[in-house]
Amino acid sequence: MAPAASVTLKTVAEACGLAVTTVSRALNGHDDIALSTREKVRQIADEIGYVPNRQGKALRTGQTFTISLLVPSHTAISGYTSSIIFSMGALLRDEGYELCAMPDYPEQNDLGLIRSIVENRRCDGVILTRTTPQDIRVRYLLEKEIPFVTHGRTELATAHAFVDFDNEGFTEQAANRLIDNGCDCLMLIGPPRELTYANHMKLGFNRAVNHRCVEAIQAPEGISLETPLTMLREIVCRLFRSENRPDGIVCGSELTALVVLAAINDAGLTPGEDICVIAKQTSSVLDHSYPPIDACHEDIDATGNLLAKTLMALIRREKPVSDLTTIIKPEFRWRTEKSNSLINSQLKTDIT
Amino acid sequence: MAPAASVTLKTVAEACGLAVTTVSRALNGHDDIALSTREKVRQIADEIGYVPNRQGKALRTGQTFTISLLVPSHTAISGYTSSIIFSMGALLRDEGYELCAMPDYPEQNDLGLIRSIVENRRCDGVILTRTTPQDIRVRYLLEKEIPFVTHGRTELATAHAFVDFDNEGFTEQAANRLIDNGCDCLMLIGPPRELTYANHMKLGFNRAVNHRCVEAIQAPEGISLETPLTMLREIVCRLFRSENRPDGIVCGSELTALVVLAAINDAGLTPGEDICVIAKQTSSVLDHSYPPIDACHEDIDATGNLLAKTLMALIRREKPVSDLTTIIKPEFRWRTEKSNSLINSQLKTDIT
DNA sequence: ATTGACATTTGTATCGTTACAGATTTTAAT
DNA sequence: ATTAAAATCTGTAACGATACAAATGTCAAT
Repeated sequence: MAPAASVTLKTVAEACGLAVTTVSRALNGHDDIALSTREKVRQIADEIGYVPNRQGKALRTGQTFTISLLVPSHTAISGYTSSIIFSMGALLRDEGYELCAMPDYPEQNDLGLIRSIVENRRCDGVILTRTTPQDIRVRYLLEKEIPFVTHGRTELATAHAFVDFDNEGFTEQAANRLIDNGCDCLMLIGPPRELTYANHMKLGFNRAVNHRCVEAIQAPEGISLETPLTMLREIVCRLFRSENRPDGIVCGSELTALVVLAAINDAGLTPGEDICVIAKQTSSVLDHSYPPIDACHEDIDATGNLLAKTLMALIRREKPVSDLTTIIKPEFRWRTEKSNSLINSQLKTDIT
Repeated sequence: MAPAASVTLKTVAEACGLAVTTVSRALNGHDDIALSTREKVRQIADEIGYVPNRQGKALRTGQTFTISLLVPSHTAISGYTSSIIFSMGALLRDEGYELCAMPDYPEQNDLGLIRSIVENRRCDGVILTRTTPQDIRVRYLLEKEIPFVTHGRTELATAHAFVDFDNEGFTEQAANRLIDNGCDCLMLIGPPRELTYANHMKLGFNRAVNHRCVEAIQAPEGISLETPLTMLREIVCRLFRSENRPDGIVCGSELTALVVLAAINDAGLTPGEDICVIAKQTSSVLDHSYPPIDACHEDIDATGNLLAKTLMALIRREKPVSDLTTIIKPEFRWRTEKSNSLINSQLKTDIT
């Protein structure tokens, strides 16, 4: 039963009494091989357990049928990474591609991993996340003409395929909601400045604040969605104990929101009364926060699917790049009671 | 500046005026090439931007310098996946290997991905998680003599390298703690039955319950660490509202614990008073739960490092397999007040 | 000058696959 | 029967790298 050390095309060719080329073409379904031959070869190949060798194939054709996902080291703890791996992976598999997620450590050398991936011809396409306005990885891939899609936008002159969330809409609506609920001093906790969507979040937030003429407080120095949670909690708690504290907070992530709730309690205040919180969530964890808070859901599974579809369309040149950009509209889930009028009915089920 | 379409050994050889073989051996540092030649070749290769082609190398040598991590689709939401990717990836990179995480969908065909990885010679070693007692993936890898390490044990006769957490010790100590705090009817929420550590958790839990002569309740049908959170919350809440409810719960994961807290509130009870919860945590999220609960920390970063080190030792045949097994002792963090005597001083800092 | 020992360098074959051009067989039309 | 066209099959070279054996060059000792 155990297959021999190595079953190659040659082995199959001998078993069939045909030339290696014939077997290759038969297995690849070329129609200059008689149908009967194709069937016979297929059957014998299966019998003796032939599996094509990817290295050999890739060396000759240049195609690897592999897609690389660069996983930046900042997204730990949250379920973002696994969600995106699974949603993309499933779709890609159906298309005959394998997904390969590789850890990227940008602190060492910004182009390090991406160069190695491209130069080693490891894959036929790349997915990037955590884009910056002048992302050098994007520039590199554009220059090398490697098919790629980003989760998030850049501000580069050359167009490229992307899927993004409407973070500007999220912060604007979130801030408006807080103001509707009576808050008049808001604070935004967004991602590190260098990321493109930091600016999107700021724009939406500021628009609401300016239109409605309420106060806004700058988040303390060094505070972002990627601040270590314990540090975040301490610094935010200190702010909450001070004179000049916000009474409404827009959080760009669910973990931040959970920690802000903890900090409100630490400061001896009541969440939802003294300070209201509204957050963006990307998993179902926040559905179970105590107390419940309003949130806006970014569906990472849907995003992953779309990233994969977009990349496939790009690789197959089905559409021009200009048609391969998507901005996903926010969907809110109101869980607090003050404004019952706005209940969103389209709740998604758990991600498990 | 832009490197030509493809810089191969041949290109470098022509630029140096040497044979391809010489260049190959020079770049690989063989000492039958004159030192001066080696230096010159190295310099010229760098100048014209030569990068060895992995496909060609792998085809000839059989070595890929890639390690595959199978990511089972059940661990979504939690930060487990990203933590293990980063901790392993960093160490492997220092050893000259690249980590490639691939999504596995066991519901389709249990051997599907692993077979494809092995047959395509994608990697030099494999890391598996979520082991079962008779894990067919482990059996397959043993049969094929592929180097691999598992996170979690099996019950197979043939020894293999693994890193595991002492889940038995965790549940026993956790149950004892609850009993010390006055609980007399305990419940365990563990992983799905089929996983090896489900039994470990049960053993430790039962030992404490039996030794201390308290009652124990079976978790409701279909409830495990992998139950969708909303469903978990509803079912557990129903139990908490019933006559025969537990007053102490041992949770195998932090997300479960957060949802159990929510369910306790839903049932109109007070966490820490009516029902005590103690959990295993693998990230810092639970540090910020409300109310704070006792927990036991499984350090996934350390685990990932150890998995990587173990695999390297295996690949390099530095040690016999029997020396490549580790069971990590649990470390508790007491956050509730009832038993202040047991304060663990060795707290780890945030994973970010 | 000759020899042998040693240090360097090189040509050829090969890993498993497919592209390409050519060879063979079959079929249909005269 | 003859021929051209179509259908089918095959040999050789190549993708980029390394293993191996053989070839060349260098040097000291005779």
